[in-house]
Amino acid sequence: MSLAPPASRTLPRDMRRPRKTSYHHGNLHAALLEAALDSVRELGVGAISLREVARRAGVSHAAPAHHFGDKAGLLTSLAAQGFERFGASLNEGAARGGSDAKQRLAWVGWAYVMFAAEHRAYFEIMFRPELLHYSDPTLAQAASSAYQILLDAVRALRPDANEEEIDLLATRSWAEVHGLATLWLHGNLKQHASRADLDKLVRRLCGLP
Amino acid sequence: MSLAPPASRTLPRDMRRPRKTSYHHGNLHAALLEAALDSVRELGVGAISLREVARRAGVSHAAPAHHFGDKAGLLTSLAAQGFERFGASLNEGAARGGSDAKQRLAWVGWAYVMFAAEHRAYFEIMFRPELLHYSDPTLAQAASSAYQILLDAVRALRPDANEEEIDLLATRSWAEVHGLATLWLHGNLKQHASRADLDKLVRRLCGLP
DNA sequence: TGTACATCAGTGAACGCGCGTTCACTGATGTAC
DNA sequence: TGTACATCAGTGAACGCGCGTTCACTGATGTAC
Repeated sequence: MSLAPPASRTLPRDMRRPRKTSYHHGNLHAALLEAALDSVRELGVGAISLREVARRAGVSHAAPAHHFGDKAGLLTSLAAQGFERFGASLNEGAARGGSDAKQRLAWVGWAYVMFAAEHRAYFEIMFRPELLHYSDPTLAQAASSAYQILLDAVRALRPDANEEEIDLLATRSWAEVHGLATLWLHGNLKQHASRADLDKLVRRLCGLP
Repeated sequence: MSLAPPASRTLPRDMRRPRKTSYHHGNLHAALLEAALDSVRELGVGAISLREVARRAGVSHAAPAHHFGDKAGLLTSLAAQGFERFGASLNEGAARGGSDAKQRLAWVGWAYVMFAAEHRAYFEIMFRPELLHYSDPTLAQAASSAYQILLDAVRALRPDANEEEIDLLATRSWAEVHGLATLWLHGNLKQHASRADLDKLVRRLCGLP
């Protein structure tokens, strides 16, 4: 009776590692971020660890620290990437509202909630400052420009309002969509459990078709 | 040369242990919950551990498991206690609004946010189902009766509305106050950083004096 | 009033685990000559 | 075209740590007789 060789030996190196070379990965930075995102999605943000991320990326457990300094560094990079994509989603939302200021703000709000639902792993990390190097400039910049989109939409709606009124209205809008997002993510909106239900709910609350 | 006896021997037993008896604590259940609350307040919910709680309560590290079964059991008890106090706060809020339905809802919302600010350790645990035995009947009951307070306030405001309209309005109110609470707790409302600022902000948003 | 006993709250030693971080190293790559 | 070398991405062994859980135990308490 003949034993087959171990499975890993039957695979050419190229198929076990994403890149041609066995030692230098070539794109490990991005691969680690993706692995971390998968990890948060599947295991939750509480269970994330550098070693788990390394395992997923098929790389030694010390590699993530080599790239990101420490655990918070990895999560900070991930959160920054999340805020960038979040900003892009909010912009798409605003564009969807066309030139009507009210519609623009409503679609930005809708995009806010739907981003949280569709990219919950990003969203869960983005608003957990205790896990991040929160004053990291890239992160701060990405977070702030996402917020600017909401602020601009409010300003366009009330062109004559002073800064305090703008701040108040923006905070109310932000709180409402952020609350919806977190309540839904935590499973607290039992009447609107599916993503389609959430979509309908948000449209109705924002006065959208 | 004479050595002083070890410091712990100079203390009467009564001073090292909260209760008269050295073996049976007498009220360890409550003491562990209090220790857990302190622990969350000081170290954050991510750093909580049974051993840390035991340390604070001055008790062996196996005692918490003896009382609560496991870590989630301890947190579940704590969250249930939190929801009960939360419900009491919301009721006080409602009472503050007197017989005017609009005022009542507004004060309930205000109480919601202020509870989160004043009892952040409870609040942080109450809405983290992944840490809890979420279907524990005591917890479920406490959470649901707190929500009823909000729901009743909304119903009183719109006595002729159907269930769907009530649900929509309650969800909006809930999302707004919940969003305010979590954004403030995470340090995202930079313009309203102090608790007094938050108080003023919430009053203005809820249309309160 | 005293004795025997059941109960069960709390102990403490032991277990195995996964973690973050450090550090001397390996080996692929690109560049200078 | 070939050789020497600097760079630095990624390795893997080792460290010390705190954790949750288990389990045989101890000893205080209340009750039955």
